[in-house]
Amino acid sequence: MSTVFKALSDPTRRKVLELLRKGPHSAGELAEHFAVSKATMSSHFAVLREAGLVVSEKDGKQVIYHLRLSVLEDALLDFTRLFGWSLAPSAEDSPKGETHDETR
Amino acid sequence: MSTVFKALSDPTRRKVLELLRKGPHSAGELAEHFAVSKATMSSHFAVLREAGLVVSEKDGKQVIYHLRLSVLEDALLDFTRLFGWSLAPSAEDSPKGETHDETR
DNA sequence: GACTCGTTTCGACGTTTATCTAATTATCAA
DNA sequence: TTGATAATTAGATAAACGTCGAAACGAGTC
Repeated sequence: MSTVFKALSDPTRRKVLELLRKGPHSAGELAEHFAVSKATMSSHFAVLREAGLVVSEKDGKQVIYHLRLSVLEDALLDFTRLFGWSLAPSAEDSPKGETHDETR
Repeated sequence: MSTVFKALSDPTRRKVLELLRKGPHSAGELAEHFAVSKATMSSHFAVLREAGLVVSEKDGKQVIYHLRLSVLEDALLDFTRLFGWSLAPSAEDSPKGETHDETR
């Protein structure tokens, strides 16, 4: 849980997650949205990967990142429960069908 | 928002928040639950205070900390909305509509 | 093979974090 | 005023962080 919140504590990483919500993207595509070096982005990806929030897949020269919504949801769910809140996927778009696919 | 997630990324601080959920507590009372020095706890309190998650009040020799549920809720709400989720407070009265201004 | 492209790894650097002990401030009680 | 108690501040240190440029790696292409 700490690693998830840590990952979430950086605006760049939150934005990456947000971009990934629209579907898988390559490292390069994601990096285009930010004014930092590729090396820096790569290190952000590593943080997200270690938190389990994304998974990467090699495709030729590229590395494709996928969001793992379920991990994010579980972490938030565990936490919000402590405060008597309920977190629910509000019925709507799960772009590119990556809703509750468990592949660890 | 970053400061909130940053504050949440430490287990000690999350536990403090959880303890505070049961009502206001003094710095000393809170510190009793952890195996670190008072000075360290004081610094954790400062992080929580700067994130707006708690407020402190002087009472004689003691300093009483209060949880500001609304700030936590707002941050989580803003974030979860990005992912199409809904966060619902179950029963808690969100006291005082003040919105802590934070922009980092 | 040699070359290029996309990405990650490798140092390096300055900043921030978590932690400690010691010192300080503020308050209350004799 | 002296002493005890509660909490914060000061100063130190080791580890982690965010960042970079440069080098290295892996997969295609020539």
